[in-house]
Amino acid sequence: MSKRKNPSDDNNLNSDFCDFLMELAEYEKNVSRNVHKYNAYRKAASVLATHSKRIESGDEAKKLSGIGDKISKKIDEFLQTGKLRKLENIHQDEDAQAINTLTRVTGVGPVKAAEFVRNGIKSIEDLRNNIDKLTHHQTIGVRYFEDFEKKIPRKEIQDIEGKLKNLIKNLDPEFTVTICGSYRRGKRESGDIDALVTHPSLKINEKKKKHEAKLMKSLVDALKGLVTDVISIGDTKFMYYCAILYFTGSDVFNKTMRAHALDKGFTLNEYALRPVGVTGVPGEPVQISSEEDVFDYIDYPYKTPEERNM
DNA sequence: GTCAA
DNA sequence: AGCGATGCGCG
DNA sequence: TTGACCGCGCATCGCT
Repeated sequence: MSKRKNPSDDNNLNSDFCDFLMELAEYEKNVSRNVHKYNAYRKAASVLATHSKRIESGDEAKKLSGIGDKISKKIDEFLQTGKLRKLENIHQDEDAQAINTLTRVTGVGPVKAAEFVRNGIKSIEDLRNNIDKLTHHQTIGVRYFEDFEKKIPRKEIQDIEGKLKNLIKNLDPEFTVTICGSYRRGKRESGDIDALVTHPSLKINEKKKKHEAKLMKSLVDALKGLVTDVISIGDTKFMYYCAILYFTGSDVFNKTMRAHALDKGFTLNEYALRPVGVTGVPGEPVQISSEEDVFDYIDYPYKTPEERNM
């Protein structure tokens, strides 16, 4: 549920470049509705953030994968003038700014945001005055707008992890809980909490499921902003490791890994790793009994959760 | 916007 | 009621 | 120069 991104983190020598690239990314996604440019800008920001040397020129940046002619020139312009004309223009475009703002509400995407602005609804305040025009999802989005943009300290997640495990243990001691996401990757704070809940028995009766859902819901209400995904389907043993891999992320890591899987003739999702036949039709899932198994099958060097922060 | 076919 | 298309979100 | 750019679930909406 976290909409925030930050390749412009800690010891990043190129964070100023990353900042304007991320801003351009947001613009392309939210206003231009071009998700591919959005991803291109984010990839460029990511590669610059990882780069251990301060970039001194556009030409130098261009050597990095993901940076081409246009971004190279933008870097030159930024180095010379300290800003980008393109970005300055965007700042002055009030509708574009309004669309960007509305998009920060979960449940409001580029299309809905543009429609709101067209109808004169241009701020969070305006949204709150028009609750009747919102879906259930968007209503929650405005209600907790400020909360959702806050980061959650690791310590706080540890507390919640303890409470969650206690509650679920009382429900049925055979449940296991794993907090995935950036928490599992060792981050000091996270945008949300991803809890993967499994049960050793293949069958979970319906009543228990509902009871569990209720429990989760009350927990969410009580803690304001705890977001959970519950996976409980037949082949759990089998799916579990693909799920934990997926929920641990990061998103860039997942994309990279899935792309690599395709190279090696497999398709990977959160449920299974399957070979892809010459016809392009995925075959039967491969038996997986650990996270490492997935890496092995697609011939990808194993990375610990902490090494998946990409 | 970038890369590769 | 049932369907597919679209929008939005998750990692 | 042109096409691809992960993979999928859920809510919503319009059409039949």
